[in-house]
Amino acid sequence: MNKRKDKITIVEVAAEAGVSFGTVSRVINNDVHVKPQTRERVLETMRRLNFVANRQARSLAGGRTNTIGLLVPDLGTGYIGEIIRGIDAELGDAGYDLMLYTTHRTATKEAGYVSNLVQGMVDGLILVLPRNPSDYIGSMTQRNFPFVLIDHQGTGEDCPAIGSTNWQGAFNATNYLIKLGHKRIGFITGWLDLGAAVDRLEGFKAALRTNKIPFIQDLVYEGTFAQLDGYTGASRFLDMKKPPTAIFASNDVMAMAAMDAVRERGLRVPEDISVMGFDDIPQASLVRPSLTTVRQPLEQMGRIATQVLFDILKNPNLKHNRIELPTEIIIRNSTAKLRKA
Amino acid sequence: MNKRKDKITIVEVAAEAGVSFGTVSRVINNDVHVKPQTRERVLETMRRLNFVANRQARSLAGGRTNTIGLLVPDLGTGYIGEIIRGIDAELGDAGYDLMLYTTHRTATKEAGYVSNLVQGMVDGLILVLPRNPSDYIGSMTQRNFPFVLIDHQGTGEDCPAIGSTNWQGAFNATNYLIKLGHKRIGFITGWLDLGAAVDRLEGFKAALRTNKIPFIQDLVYEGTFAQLDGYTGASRFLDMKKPPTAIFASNDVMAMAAMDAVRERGLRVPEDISVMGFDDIPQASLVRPSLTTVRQPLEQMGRIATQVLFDILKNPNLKHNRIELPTEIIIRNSTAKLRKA
DNA sequence: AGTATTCATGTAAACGCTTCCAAATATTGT
DNA sequence: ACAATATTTGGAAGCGTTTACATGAATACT
Repeated sequence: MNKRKDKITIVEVAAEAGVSFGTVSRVINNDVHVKPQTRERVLETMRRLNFVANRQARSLAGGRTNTIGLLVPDLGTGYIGEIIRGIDAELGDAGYDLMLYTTHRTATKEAGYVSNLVQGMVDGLILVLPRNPSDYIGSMTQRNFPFVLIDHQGTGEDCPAIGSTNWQGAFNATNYLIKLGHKRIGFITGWLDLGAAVDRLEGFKAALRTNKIPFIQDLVYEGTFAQLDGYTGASRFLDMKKPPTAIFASNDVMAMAAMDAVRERGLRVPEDISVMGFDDIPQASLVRPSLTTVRQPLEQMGRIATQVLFDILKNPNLKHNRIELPTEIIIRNSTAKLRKA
Repeated sequence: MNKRKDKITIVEVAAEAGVSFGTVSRVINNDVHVKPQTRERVLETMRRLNFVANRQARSLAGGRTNTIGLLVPDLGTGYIGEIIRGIDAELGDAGYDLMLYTTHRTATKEAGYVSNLVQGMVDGLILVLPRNPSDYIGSMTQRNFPFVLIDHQGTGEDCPAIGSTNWQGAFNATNYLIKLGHKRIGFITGWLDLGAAVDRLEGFKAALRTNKIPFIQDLVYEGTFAQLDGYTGASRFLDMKKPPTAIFASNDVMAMAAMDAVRERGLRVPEDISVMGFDDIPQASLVRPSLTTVRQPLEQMGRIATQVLFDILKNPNLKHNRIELPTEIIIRNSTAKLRKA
């Protein structure tokens, strides 16, 4: 189609440098057995000729694609953006490329389709918050296809995954709110099909228990991590005869929406109601009041997931399990000491 | 490395189906010259064997990669997310894959590096809001490499680009605010190196002119499309002796931050100050008050950019210029009639 | 029926690289 | 100086496709 005749191949480089194309290939692949002097000459020639190795050919011959696939549900919230930043950085260092697949796109197809399709296209796959993880995991494990999960709490199966200490983070956050004097805390959950969401809820409950505060079912609103849930959940709480004095949402997006709901009722954050989130997406520090939240090291999660995937690629037999990165409470201005009514 | 010996190739399929591998290739490529009966048999065999054509080999042999590259500055705001949704949809239909490059990743390298690198990896490139467009454009035009720009107002060079009617959108929006009675309108610009940002500013000015409202330089805050600018800009306005009664931000992200700034001062949106944005990202309808904004058809822009790129791929000689999609005012709850003080 | 014409299929030669093996060259020890 | 060894290089054989060309079968025409 638009085939460039003037494309430069290793053969051209070899001719120019006065060596065989085999030697050029060795230089490209950093093979040890090349005389430094020869290597330099070849490198110089490559530079001069503006040579770029053809990825497809390398893949075809070498059996590797130097590309990894990333499967994400969507890109709307900045949450994924941070993770990608981490993956991207790691990938860049290793000379890998990133192929992006959105879950939506393959929603109609069965999960096996993805790993099937992806097989040969990418060397491995990173899945962020897959909606039906066990389907994927089964299919990929069976195929022995390298993959890593991000932010998914395995539902029993033992597979490489990167997450954070969701339980502990929620526990600490709740504790923090309680220390501020809050006893009635509204909790907005994430999508409870995901382990991470369940863990946050459990951490919340545990902190109540530890502090001998009774758990009230009505103060839990079941959300899905979507912005709207934050608004709806908070509204529900605020409409109660005895509304909570603090709202803890399972992610920042919902927390921000919760703040909106609070303000819409003429109440102030944090003076009247404290609001806390989870994730620490970039926006968290930019909204006003800035959001107190539980920081997940999203970028680092991306980095580590990539490193683990590389490990697996290098040694497919090594077993990797779940890695948990520590969460951390970031105190900003959306939470305050309970004011005596 | 992890080479699968059991990989199924067209040769296996051919043997199974009792045809030559050439025929299988023809079936894959929907070549007309295959007896329907044979085609069906081959397809059946492919299905049964779970065959997936090797992308690398196809690319190497065919000179195409069936992959397009997308170059984006970041993924934080949902703005890009919408565009990707459109691209993704179109790509899926055509059986193409998406390779994602972030500007940041190659920030250190010169722009030429990108097109160089990308050459051979992808058949074409879609650039969203490139920061130094002319570098790219020069390099790619020279290489005759297929590309499309999204949301970039050419700085003179004639190249395929998809944008929206920024001027008109800003003009209409400003007009709308004026019709509501606002005479002092604060305007927060985008990154003025981008044509889109300039156009929005110009549309704003033109509307003032049309309505015989004097333009006041102090009521323009120069931002960069970043959330923080919305906050800072709005704060600047609100600290004026005679603050504006409406704030028009050049994108939604800044508009939302502006609303935060307004509320932080104990003022209400829209009762005290009307706030208007630009883009209509998904969050715009979810914040409270929901944001009145100028809708850019982001997803459609992604779709059309992809289609144009396909066009160019099919016919490299055809000249494509800038396409402008209409913007549309979406009236929600962040704007209201000016209340007489 | 015999030949021209179309349609269906098989085959070989790329595509640009990696990798293995063998050959050439350099290095070391005696 | 010579063999033994280590280092460097050259070249062939793929990798799994596409595509141009050749062949064979079927159909249409005279």
